[in-house]
Amino acid sequence: MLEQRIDHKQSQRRVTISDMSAALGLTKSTVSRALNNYPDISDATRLRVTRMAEKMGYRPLSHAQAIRTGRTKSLGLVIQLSEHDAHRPFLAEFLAGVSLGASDEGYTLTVASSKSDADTQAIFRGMLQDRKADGFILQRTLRDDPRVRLLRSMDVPFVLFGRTADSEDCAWLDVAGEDAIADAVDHLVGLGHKRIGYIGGGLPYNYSALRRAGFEAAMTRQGLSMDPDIMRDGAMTRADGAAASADILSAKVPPTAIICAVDMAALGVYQTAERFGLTIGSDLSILSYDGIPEGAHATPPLSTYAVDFTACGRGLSRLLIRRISGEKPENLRELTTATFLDRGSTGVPVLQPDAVARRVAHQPIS
Amino acid sequence: MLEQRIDHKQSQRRVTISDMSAALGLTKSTVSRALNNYPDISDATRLRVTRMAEKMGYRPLSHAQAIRTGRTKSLGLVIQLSEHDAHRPFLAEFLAGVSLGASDEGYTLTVASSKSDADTQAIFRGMLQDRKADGFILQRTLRDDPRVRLLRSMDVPFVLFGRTADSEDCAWLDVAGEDAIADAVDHLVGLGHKRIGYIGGGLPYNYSALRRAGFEAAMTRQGLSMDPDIMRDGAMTRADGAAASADILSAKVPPTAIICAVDMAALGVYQTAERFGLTIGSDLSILSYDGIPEGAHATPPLSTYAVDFTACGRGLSRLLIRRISGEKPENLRELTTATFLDRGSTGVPVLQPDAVARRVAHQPIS
DNA sequence: ACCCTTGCCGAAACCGGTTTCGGAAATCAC
DNA sequence: GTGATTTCCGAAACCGGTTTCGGCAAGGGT
Repeated sequence: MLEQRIDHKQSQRRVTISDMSAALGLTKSTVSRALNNYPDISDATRLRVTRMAEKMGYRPLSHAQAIRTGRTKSLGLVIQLSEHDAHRPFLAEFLAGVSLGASDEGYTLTVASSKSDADTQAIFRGMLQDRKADGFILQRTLRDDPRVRLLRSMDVPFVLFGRTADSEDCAWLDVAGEDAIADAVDHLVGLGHKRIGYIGGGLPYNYSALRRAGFEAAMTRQGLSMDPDIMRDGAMTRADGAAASADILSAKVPPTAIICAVDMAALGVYQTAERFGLTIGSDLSILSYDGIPEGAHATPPLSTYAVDFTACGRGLSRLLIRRISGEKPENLRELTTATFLDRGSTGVPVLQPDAVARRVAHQPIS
Repeated sequence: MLEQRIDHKQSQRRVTISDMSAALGLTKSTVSRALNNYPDISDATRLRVTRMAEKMGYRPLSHAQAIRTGRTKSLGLVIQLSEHDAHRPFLAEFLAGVSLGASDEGYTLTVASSKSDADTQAIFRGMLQDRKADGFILQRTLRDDPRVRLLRSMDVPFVLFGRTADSEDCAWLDVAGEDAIADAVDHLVGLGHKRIGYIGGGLPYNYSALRRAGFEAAMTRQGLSMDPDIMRDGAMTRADGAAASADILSAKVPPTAIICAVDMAALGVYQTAERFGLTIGSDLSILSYDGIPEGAHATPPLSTYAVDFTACGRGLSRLLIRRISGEKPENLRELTTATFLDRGSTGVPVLQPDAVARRVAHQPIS
């Protein structure tokens, strides 16, 4: 009667290691060591134990393990509230990927959010002390990232989404944004563009440097000159992109195409282009990077190099788990590529730079 | 030497309950009961213990507590991958709110994601068995929600973001969307609109019914007739909104204003309006609900009733924690309101319905 | 035949807490 | 002043695992 009520309430009692040892006629300690691959357990016994575990559906309670081992089977993710607009649109997919990758391996994902850098450090410390996470995933790494310094000094496993300046002993997963941007240059040159502007991302972010480097490398390779007048950095939001492009298009010799390091900035360019009466895809070509859904619904749809953030998240979880398991960081690196979505914001140049300049000059500055 | 290395590595050893009992000259059990407000501890001792805990910075290790009490001090959030576009934009803010609310009370947030309904149920079960969560936050509740049924039957604490058809013994937090939509009607009537269309959200979602009810109530109150020809339901994405509005605007007597239950759908109406050559804010007024950032950057900016999702998330965490602590669900309900953002997609009607109809008729169906 | 390994498992301590139980001292009733 | 309650704390078991240690039996060497 009572048992039934209890049984009803917590649905199903967990199988404990004692249940296992009773069923097998072994001691708890033997069962535990068998499952943890201790060398002093015979293969026969180990097999018997794993079989029984399978049969009885035994899974060690991670909390119980945690108090002895210090490891919890959970990954930590700290999202910074101040994160720029540019990173927000794909948080959902990224998060989905991370959590799927974690649960695939029997890990869970613990999420915290912080308001500032100092806050982030405190959260790391707190989560570690409380053993809420065995390691961390760091997104959007900076060139010189304080988080990396902290975790490294505490000897805590972590994995970076995005390389950093000094990735020496770090595990990371990244997308070759530099290659994508270089490809963008080639694509535009193929269409006949010779004067190409560039709007880069926030300089603290490491990817900004990489993408810009990709741009410069491709431009030189193509034998095209680069003019600081039509290159800007630090554009993360729509407003940034609008401002930067207004600047660039007002140059003495404006570009016929602009490459943006970040989709969000590219959408800002749309605003400016409209203001200047420039038709995107003909008067002005735009090529960008990220693949946010919004870009598909702009007019014309934004051509961009899209990143599969779900896949990235999944990969990061896997890498981190392997790192936690003790693998060397050197073996835990993955460089993926973005896929080009040719959606319609580029075309052969119908205007020469001087014609663009005249258009711009005739528009109200508003 | 060795100690130093250890100290260096795990930064700082935790203060355990044994440290406390040693420092106080009491037994572990007394310390524990003092902190857990057992009645058989004298006030004097309790005070001494709490003071010392403060001084030494003692916090019980939740994993250790978990294996005895079954409670972990963590909240569960399962995000469904299939979730519509309409819900994605504010996941970031919502998540931030939830995690902040959790950590404010010393709880952590465990996030999992699922691909299907069945998946979700399995995840609930798994997380409960593994004691990974003491309770759950359910977002975007359906009118008849299987998650509610499951958790209720398992007697697990949970809190709803959005009321559901049968919220009897549920704790919930919601935004009075029906009031907002009703206010939208009043606002448009105040501008002189008499023929107002409505594009509702996905019918399974409970809020869709509420918002529609708000629309209908306000329309009747204003003495305006409702015409099924200019009312649609189930629009969650931009595409849905575009299709629904094309339908509505092609009616015999099209509306001069449209109210959308969801911002995303409203952005679809923008596409249709452009296609039909209707200027938003004069030829056609649009009023919507949600407050996604994208709306602010549409042309013209979308007027909408914005929800503070961070605040909602925070509130939900708080409610859930109180629920876990044993409070009755009846006392755990909060109804907040959306705030009107008058951004520019409405205006006095410059066209009569028949004029709108003529415009529409002259446009290519493309 | 003897000693020394080696392989393999059980016993017991331990991790950091919670909870039950029992009993000593203090308070109360009369 | 005695017995019956309370009040309050310590002792010990317990939760579900991990890990150290020790020892028995089988195998190897000579």
